[in-house]
Amino acid sequence: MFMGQNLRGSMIVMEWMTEGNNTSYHTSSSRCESKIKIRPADSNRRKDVAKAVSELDPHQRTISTVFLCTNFKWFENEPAGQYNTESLSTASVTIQSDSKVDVPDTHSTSDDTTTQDDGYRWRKYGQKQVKGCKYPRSYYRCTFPHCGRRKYVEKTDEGHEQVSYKGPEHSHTIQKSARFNEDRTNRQNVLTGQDLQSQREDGKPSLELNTTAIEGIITRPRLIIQTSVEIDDGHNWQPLRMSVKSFGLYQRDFFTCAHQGCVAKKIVEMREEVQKISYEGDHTHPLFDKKRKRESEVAL
DNA sequence: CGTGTTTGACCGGCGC
DNA sequence: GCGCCGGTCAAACACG
Repeated sequence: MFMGQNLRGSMIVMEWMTEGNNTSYHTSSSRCESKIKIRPADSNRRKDVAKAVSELDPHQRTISTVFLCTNFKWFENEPAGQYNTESLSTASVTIQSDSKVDVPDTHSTSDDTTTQDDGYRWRKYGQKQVKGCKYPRSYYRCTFPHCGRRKYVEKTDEGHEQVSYKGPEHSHTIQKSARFNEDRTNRQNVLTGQDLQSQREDGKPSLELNTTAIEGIITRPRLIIQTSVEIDDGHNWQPLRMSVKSFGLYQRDFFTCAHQGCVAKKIVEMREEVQKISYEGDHTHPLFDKKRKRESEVAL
């Protein structure tokens, strides 16, 4: 399972809000956006979740794992179950899809139905009808001074957006684009919503997403997940043998991405039955397919 | 007025 | 050399 700040890859995140007697479910992923209206709030939420899942786009219905977040603990394959409705009203369900995306290999790619805002600011400098493609290809360049990063966006015949990047890596951290900011505000970013913040202030911190402002430039958020289940984030992690240490009452394990040149890091803290996983840095390569023991076509 | 998009022209690489 | 094609440029335009 991977939960990036913009929910890329095959992740589907579903959240719900209770307004009066109505509960609305909102699913979002890099592949689709859909809203599902469900019955009054006093109904059985297990059925609601099951119904919502069944109403997902067929493409997304190849669900392998359902993660339920309630009171900010993650439970696997337990939609709504034994939890009272109050605790669920601010929770999120995260569904991991088995679906894979075929993406032509470029330096790095992703697949989208809506253009993913990756946090960088891009300026469109051209559009071209490419032979054999139904839709034109759009050309973007990073607006940061002297950054040579480029982005090419084109729609596949199926209507999915395909993004590829070219040129040197960004020579800077993420710029806080207006749209990025707007999206984050509107969607509350699922993982960084007001609910999470208020819960944190209630003294139940267990899922955090930090952003750090440096001279007006926003770095990528660090994702911290607290979970009682084993989570496969789709990457091949290599333990840092010398870094496994005990910090007081809990153990902290350090991992680096096994992919050569990738700087992504993972820190796992074990506290009793619950592990706290922190992710830092971005992967510069596709997901690691453990079944095939190689990297898959799906990029993050 | 600043910022971003559109779009036709232009350029360079490649195959024949 | 020529034509094709993908990528880039830049003037015109749109928008807040």
